[in-house]
Amino acid sequence: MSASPVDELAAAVGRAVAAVGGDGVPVRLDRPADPEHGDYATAVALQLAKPLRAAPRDIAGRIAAAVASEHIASVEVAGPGFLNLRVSAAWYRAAVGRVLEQGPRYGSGAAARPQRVQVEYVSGNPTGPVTVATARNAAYGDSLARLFEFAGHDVGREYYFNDAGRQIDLFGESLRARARGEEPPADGYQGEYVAEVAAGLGLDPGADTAAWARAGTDAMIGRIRATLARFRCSFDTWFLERSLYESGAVGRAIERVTAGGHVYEADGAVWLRSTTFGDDKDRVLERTDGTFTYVAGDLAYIADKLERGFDTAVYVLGADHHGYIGRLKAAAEALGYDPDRIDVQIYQLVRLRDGKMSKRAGRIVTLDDLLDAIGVDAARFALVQRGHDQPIDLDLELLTTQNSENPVYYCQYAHARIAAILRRADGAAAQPDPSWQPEPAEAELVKALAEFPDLVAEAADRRGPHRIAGYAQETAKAFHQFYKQCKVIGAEPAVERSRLALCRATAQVMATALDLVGVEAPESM
RNA sequence: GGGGGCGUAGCUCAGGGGAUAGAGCAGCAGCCUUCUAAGCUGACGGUCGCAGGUUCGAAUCCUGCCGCCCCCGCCA
Repeated sequence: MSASPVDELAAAVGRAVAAVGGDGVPVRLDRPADPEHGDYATAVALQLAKPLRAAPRDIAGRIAAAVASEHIASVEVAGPGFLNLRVSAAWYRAAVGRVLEQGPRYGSGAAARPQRVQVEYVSGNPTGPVTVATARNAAYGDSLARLFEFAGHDVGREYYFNDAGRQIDLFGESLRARARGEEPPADGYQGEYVAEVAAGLGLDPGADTAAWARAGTDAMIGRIRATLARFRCSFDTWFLERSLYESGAVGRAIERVTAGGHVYEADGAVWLRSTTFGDDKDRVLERTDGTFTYVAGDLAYIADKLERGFDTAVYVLGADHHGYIGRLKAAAEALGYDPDRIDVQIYQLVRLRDGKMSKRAGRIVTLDDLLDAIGVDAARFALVQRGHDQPIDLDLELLTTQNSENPVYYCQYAHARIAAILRRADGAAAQPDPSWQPEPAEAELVKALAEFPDLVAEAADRRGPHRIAGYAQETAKAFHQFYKQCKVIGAEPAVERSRLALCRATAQVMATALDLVGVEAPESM
């Protein structure tokens, strides 16, 4: 995909920089806060002062004199040596035209090196419904996958069900107890949904707990898939931990690390010497009683993923799983893989107004509850609009009672307003008119649209889909301001054509941005 | 004790080497005979946790300290 409109400006400045001896120094353009500082500004002359051993203002003056582009109307030197650019009407026209030409592809293809990337996300135990706490994983992980795909990577989305281990036995015991009208074990599952699931299975209460567990997890998996589909999270593959044992993959993985000399026996158990690869401590693979640990499953799972041909395996995990990073990377390395192929993204936990949530405690606030209350769009936006490194406080009451003030509606409203304008217009202009001289509000909107490709690239690079949400808000704001200041229908014909083209371009970019965070762009509200 | 994340406006949070630090919400003053007022305009609001360091320049990078959250199992 070609460079963004802003990249082309930077390239023009870059040629001037090279001409004054600063070859190879990247030119980064910023949008100055102060309009007096032009449309775009760069501090490249300040950075060149040392290597060129010259005064920044002198260098800036030489660069300014060397800049030549029909898209740059003026260049001036300011302050300690900043270069402030003003762009031409031709640039604004070209920027809008580019959006309309590329349509839904505008902003895509940012990946310098397209890869096969797997994003594994949500991945909970199939012993209870998806909670609001897990919802952040779903919203973040799905948006990240969309972002990777849009950037040009070949993405596989996977859910890993931990359907092996003691929690499954406990779930079976809890289900059977409820079916018999008894209380579940003290360390079992207490939630109300347990009785409901048990009643829906139609199993004989006398059946053994393994049968209950199997039927119960199958039922829960169905529910989880339905909830996630409702939340617009798509998965290509649903992976069962159980299958790693049934296929013998766990045994083969352990043989492999054993052959590599990374396994030893101690205290009657089999250990992985993961400390060799930077882990905090060695990990038990096979317990004294001969059963395998979760780590053994991880080991086999990593081998399975990477052997499927993914260059990178992304894990989306909550902050409480921080300790996983070292373990997973060590496991990959013990198997003989480059640990950099394991990309663990940790998101900070969602804190709710009335305390933490736990499946076993029974105080469940499910994702479905949240969706019933505020809808998919508001929920996805609320969960993805903050950086994943940032702990967020969710005030559910505020979200449910003040949903009209949720920023997501602000963005959607911009799209719906444009749709209303386009419905009233006779035919949509394919391009701005050559005579178009954008007014300030129009110019701001175009600059917002021009920024999109670079923003997508940065968001993908930093694994930060929240940047897209913030961008959607900024662009919506630029549109609402334009809308108040510039009449579209009924303006002079050339101006009307130009503004209709700008409206269409804005609608396109808003729709793309909202889609990247899993939010719909409505035609009317 | 060890490790990780965070500390920015009254609240929730962007920004992560560039010029006078931003947005939303809350609160104040205005704007609907005009393409959707779920909107717009203006004013108010700051010791970017504290102290050092790096340099032309630090909210941003480094070190130390303080505070909050999470993790440190032959659970998964």
